[in-house]
Amino acid sequence: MAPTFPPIYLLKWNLEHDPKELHRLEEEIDVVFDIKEAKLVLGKVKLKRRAALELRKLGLDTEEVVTTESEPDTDTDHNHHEEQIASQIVPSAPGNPPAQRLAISPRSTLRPSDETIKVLDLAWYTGSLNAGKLLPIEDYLVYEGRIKSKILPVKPKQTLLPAQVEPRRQISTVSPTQRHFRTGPRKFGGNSVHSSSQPARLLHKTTSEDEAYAALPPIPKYLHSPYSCQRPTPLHCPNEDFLSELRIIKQARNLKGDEVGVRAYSVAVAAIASYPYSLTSALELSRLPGCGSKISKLWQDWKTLGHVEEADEARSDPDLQVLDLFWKIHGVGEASARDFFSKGWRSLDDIVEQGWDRISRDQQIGVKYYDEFLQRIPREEVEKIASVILDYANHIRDGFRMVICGGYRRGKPDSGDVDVVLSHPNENATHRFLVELLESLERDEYITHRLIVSMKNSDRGQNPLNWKGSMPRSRGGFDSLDHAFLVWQEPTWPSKDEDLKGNPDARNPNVHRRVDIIISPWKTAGCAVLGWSGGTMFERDLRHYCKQQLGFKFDSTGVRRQDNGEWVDLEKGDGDLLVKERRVFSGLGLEWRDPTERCTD
DNA sequence: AGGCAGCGCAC
DNA sequence: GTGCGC
DNA sequence: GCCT
Repeated sequence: MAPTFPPIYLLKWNLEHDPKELHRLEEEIDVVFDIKEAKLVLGKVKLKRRAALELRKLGLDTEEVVTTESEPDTDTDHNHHEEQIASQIVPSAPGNPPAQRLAISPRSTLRPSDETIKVLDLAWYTGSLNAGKLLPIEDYLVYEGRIKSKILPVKPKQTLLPAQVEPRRQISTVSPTQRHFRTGPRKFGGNSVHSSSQPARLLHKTTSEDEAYAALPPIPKYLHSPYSCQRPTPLHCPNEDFLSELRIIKQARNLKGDEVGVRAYSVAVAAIASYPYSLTSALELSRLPGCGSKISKLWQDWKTLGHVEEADEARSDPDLQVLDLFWKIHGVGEASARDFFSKGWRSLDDIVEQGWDRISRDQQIGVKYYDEFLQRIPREEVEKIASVILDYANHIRDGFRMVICGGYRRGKPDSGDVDVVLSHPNENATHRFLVELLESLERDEYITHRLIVSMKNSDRGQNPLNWKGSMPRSRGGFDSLDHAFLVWQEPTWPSKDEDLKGNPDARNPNVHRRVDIIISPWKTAGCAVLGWSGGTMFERDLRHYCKQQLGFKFDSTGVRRQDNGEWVDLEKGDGDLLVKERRVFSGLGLEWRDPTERCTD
C-alpha cells in the first residue's frame, strides 16, 4: 500500500528545466502550492545554502538549525507567527506507519521560535514509495531552518515553462530546413527521480502548431530564464545583423524619449544575443524571453524584405542624426540633446558659438574632447593606464589588488573608457585612499580633469562624521565605495623634450581618455568587481533578480536585505578579488558566468 | 493594470 | 526635482 | 514592449 504523505511543498529549483517531470511530480505527489500549508519541503537540492535560498525566495527567512541536540534557546528573537510550519512532521492522514518518529528532537514547548522547516531530498519520496512506507527522514535531510521572519511579499514567480508560450498568430513559418542540434546531451540533472510509478503521458494533443514548435531547435535551458544574469551572453552571436537593426531602433527610441521602448528593445537584444543558433523563423524567435509579437514581426520583415522599416527611417532621419550627434557628447543625454535641438542648434559649432555658457561643465569637457572620447581605447592602452594606476596605488600603500573591469573584461577588442576596481585586504588601507591616489596622479599630470569624485565611504574633507546619519544599515562597515571619474592623458610622448625646446607650450598629442577608478573596501570587493564588469542588462537583471527572487538589494557596494537593510556577507574567507566575485555568484544562487559571457548590450 | 535597477553627483 | 553616467 |  502506498504510504500517505504529509502535505508537501515541491521546490521547483533544478526541476524547472524539465517541466514535464515537474508536472508529473506535482500531480503524483499531492503537493500544496502554498508553502505555509506544507509540513515538508522536497526538492532536488543537495546544498544547505541552496535550500535556504529557495526558502527565501518563497518568503521564508531561515537560519540553519544545527541538528545536534536541541540548541540552547538563546533565541530571543520573537517571531510570533501563530500558524507556521510545525517542527514536527505530522502525517496529514491516518494510516501512516506509527513508528515513524520523524521529528528529530523532541520538543515539548511549542514556542514559535522552535518552528523549523525541513527540506528533504526528493529521493526520500521515491524511496518511501518503493518501500511502501515513509522512510525516516534523517538520511535525506538537506536543511533544517528556523524561521527568523517572514519576508515581505517575495513573489514565487518565474515558472519557466517553454510549453506555456502561447502560439502566436500565423507568421508564415519558414520551414526550418536547417535543423539545429544542441551541442551537448540534454541534461535532466542526472540523478533525476525517474518515473517510478507513473508512465509519461502525452501532455499535448499534437496540432500543427505544436508540430511547428516541436520542429524547432530546443531552447537552451538558460534561455528559459528571463534574467540575463543567468545566461551566458557572449560578445558575438549568430544573429548579429538582426541585432544591429534592433539596436538602431532602440537608439531611435532613446532619442525620442521613449524609455519604455528602450527597455523593451534592450531586453530583446540581450535575449537574442544569448541565443546560440541562427534564427530561422519568427516562431522560433518568439519563444525567447522579451521577444513578443512586435520583435517577431520585425524579424520577419527583416528576413523577407531584407530590411526593417523603423530602422531605415531612423537612419535616414536628419533630425535624429543631429540628436545622436549631441547625445554622444559626454554629459548630454536624451533630454539635453532635444533641448539643444529645440534651441535651433544643429552642430557642435552651434553649441560652442551660441550656448557655451549655458551648458554644464561636464558638457563643456564633453564638447572639447568630443572626437577624442569617441575614439576607442585598444586593450593594450587600457592595460597601460591600469598599470600606472596600480603602481601609484602601491607606491602609496603596498598590497593593492586590481581588476580591470568594464568592456575590457568582457573581452572587447577596444573600450570606450577604462574601469578599474582597486581594493586592499587591509580594511584600513582603502579608507581615505582615493584622495591621495588622485593627488599623486595629478602631481605627475596624468589627470587633466575630475568629472566626479564620490567619497561616501571615506572622510570627505573637513567633516569626518558627516555621513554617519546614513550608516545604520551597514553595521561596522563602510557604506559605500569611493569612485572617481576622470579625464586621463598620458603625460609623455616620444618627442616631448624636443618639442618643448622649440615651443614651451607644445601640445601633448596623446588622446584624452575617460577613466573610472573605484576603491572598494575589501569585504565587498567581489560585489564591486561584479557590479562594474557586466553589460547594462546584465547588471540590471542582477539587481532585479536579487530583489524579486531573494529579497536582497544588490549593488557594487554590497548585498543587503531589502526589509531591514542589514548587510549580507557573501564574501567571507580568504581569496583574491576574483574568488570573492565567485562567492557572490554562488551566494546569490547564481551559476558562475565568465565576464566574457556578460555581453548583454 | 502596474512595473520596468538603482545610486550619487551636478545643476 | 531632473538629468546624467554607470 | 513585454511580463505577471
